[in-house]
Amino acid sequence: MEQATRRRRVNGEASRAKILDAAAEIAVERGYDGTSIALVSAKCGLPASSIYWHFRDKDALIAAVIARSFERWSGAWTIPTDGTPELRIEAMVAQIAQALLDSPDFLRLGLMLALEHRPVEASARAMFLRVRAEARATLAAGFGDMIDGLTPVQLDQLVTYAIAGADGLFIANEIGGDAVDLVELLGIHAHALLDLAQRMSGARL
Amino acid sequence: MEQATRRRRVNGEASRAKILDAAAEIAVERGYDGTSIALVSAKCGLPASSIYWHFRDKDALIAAVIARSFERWSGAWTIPTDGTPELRIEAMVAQIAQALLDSPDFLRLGLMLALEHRPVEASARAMFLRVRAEARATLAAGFGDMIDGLTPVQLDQLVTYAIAGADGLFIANEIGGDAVDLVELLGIHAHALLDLAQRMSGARL
Amino acid sequence: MEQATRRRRVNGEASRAKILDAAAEIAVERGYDGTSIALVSAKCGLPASSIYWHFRDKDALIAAVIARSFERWSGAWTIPTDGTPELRIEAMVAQIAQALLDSPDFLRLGLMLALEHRPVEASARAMFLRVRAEARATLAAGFGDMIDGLTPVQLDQLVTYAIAGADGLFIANEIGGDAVDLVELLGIHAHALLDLAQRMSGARL
Amino acid sequence: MEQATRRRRVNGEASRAKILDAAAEIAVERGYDGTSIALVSAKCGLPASSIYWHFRDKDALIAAVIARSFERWSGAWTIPTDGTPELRIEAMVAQIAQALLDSPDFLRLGLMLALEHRPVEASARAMFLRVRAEARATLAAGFGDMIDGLTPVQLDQLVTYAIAGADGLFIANEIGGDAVDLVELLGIHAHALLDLAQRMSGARL
DNA sequence: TATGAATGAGACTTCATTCAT
DNA sequence: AATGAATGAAGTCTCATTCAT
Repeated sequence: MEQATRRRRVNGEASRAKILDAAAEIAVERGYDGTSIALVSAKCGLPASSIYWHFRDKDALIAAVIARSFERWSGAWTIPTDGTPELRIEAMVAQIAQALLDSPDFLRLGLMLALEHRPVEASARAMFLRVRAEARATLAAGFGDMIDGLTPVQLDQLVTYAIAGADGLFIANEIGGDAVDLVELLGIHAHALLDLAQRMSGARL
Repeated sequence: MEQATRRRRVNGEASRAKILDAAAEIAVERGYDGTSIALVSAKCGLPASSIYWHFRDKDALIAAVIARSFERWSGAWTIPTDGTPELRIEAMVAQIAQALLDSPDFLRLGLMLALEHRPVEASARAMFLRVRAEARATLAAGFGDMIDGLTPVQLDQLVTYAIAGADGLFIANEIGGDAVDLVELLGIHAHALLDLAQRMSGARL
Repeated sequence: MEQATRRRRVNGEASRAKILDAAAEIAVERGYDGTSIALVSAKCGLPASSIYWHFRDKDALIAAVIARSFERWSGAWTIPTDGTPELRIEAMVAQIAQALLDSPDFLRLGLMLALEHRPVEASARAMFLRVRAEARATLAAGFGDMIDGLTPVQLDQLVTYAIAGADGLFIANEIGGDAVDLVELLGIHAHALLDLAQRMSGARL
Repeated sequence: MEQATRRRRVNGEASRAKILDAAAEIAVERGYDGTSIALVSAKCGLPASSIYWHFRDKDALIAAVIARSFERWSGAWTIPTDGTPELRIEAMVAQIAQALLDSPDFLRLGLMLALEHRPVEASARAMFLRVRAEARATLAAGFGDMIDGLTPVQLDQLVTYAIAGADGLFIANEIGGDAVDLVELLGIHAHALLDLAQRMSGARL
């Protein structure tokens, strides 16, 4: 009996994972609206009604896809604590770049959603904005730790510019494919961030 | 008689413009799939079937929206020909930033489409990639003109980084709203581009 | 002025013929409902509104297609007046078979329409029934002339069976293509008709 | 519990049957294109979307109508095994005629489709051609069994002529209504087939 | 822990036709 | 003798979702 329950639970989680995999694959290819439940059902082999057993609605499904991809990404890098600011920023950006190549789904999907201004599809978009804010806070803490003498406004601008570069280069890589070397270009971006930070704190002095 | 003929012809073009206006407004808000013909029809006042007189299908309509917005944007700035590279780049980026604030549709819509990788449904996405390539060529010519001693590969990287920053900051502005000053941040980006260009050509010497 | 008028009339008839050609080609391929005005317009190169200048509506257009094809067919054979009944029937059927291979449109289209039981599409279906009745009368006169001693009921049955064989073999030829030799099979049918006629008149004696 | 399950399953099949009944009734009256899903929906009481649960698309629905009607028809007659060839052929044709009066749908619909030569839209037309080939094979076996000394080519021609007569008389009955006695005329056709078979095998000796 | 069947709304698109010029 | 533009109705089909089992 206990065995059966455990088996059941395990099967349930396996089904959930199959659904998430299928949804991620489709959503990344076709966007939020292009991801129909029927398509996900066909790809994962479970009937549409089973998808609704695991997820409240389509919105929650996409939100879960984003959350899972973000967790993988954010678990794949940490803020370096040793070395000069130059080395630490470079190391951090290199880690982030690699994590982005390994878990790009949340960003690809999230940017699509972020560019729309709809009131609907609340939870998927909200999920992206939440994880983005989380990443932003992590970055701000890291930069504040590495570089001294920045006002909050300056720090904010620095983080905004840092993320913008990452977003833009991520898009360039998505569009341009292998012709765009994401790691190298993010390295260039790391350099620009350092320059900017120094100019900022220098201007302050 | 001639007047009447002209009136007729003008009416056709006026209808076309009304449809494009409505489609642009909706597509920017809701994306490609969120833009239904029924919504466009309701907003422009013409029946759905009339939209199909002017445009082959929905895809062609969105492509036309992108093309028109891009033409407005690219007609709103030129590459400066006088002054030091510093001043010229700053002036150019300032123009581009303003044009982007005035005609953002093609970029907003285009980025949504570019992030999707659908196998079929070409023309709207293809249109964006085409105009993007055109803008890229214009920029490359401008940078090549302003800065000496760059290899083609370096020029390419410089342009990629320039556009990535613009895309990323555009997105930051879309998400963050007025909290993000697009013109100021693109000014910072212009500075980074100059530094990068100098580092590149210096490395060459 | 007269020249212009004549030219115009000539052009008008040329347009009419182009429309009929296009409509025939499409209708034979796709049937009544499958023949859209837009398709005809695309094939003949004239705008849809021009088709309505030449024909009252779609129904009248299809009726005209049937009428033209029937006129070609019925003008391509005559009832033989010399020889034994055997030879005359054989000669007649051979002519009819050849005419059917040359002008099959009215029969193909007509049979499609005849098999439907709709109240609508009045004139095209009515046109086929009219020309079919005309052909039936011609045949009945021919048979009555060739074979003596048939009651009206017998003559009617003979004609019905004759036409049924022609229809069925025509269909067999349409479906089976070159594997079915229409002329040879209609020759067999001619033989069967003779046998039947003799049995009928013999039974009467 | 089992009852309930069975009930559920039965309900699905009952719905399927209701849809098929409605579609058959409409398709026979109005042809392939005249059979709109909305019409079928209205007649069977299920919403249009439910029709798509049971059938892939309209084409598959019509194909199923044809298949079901053909099965009824072909299950309603057998090839007689006793008696002289004359009696056997007459008995067989009489059975076939009666079955045709009882289950005429597949032939009426099929002939409409067979007369069209559309490039695409395969499955309904393909279904008719398939069942027609099946009927043809059954007939050929029957004739081969009843009549000795026919070459394969002769047998083929005999079957083609037999089917053509049936098709043509079926059409005559459809057009002419009660004025045409299908059973009597098919009896005449049976006679013609016997004559032809004897002429063929005699020619061979 | 699932799933077969159903459903109303709405998607894109084409239809035959009209009308002013 | 012709046509550019428009139009309401209807076409096929997919949508996200629900519910009884």
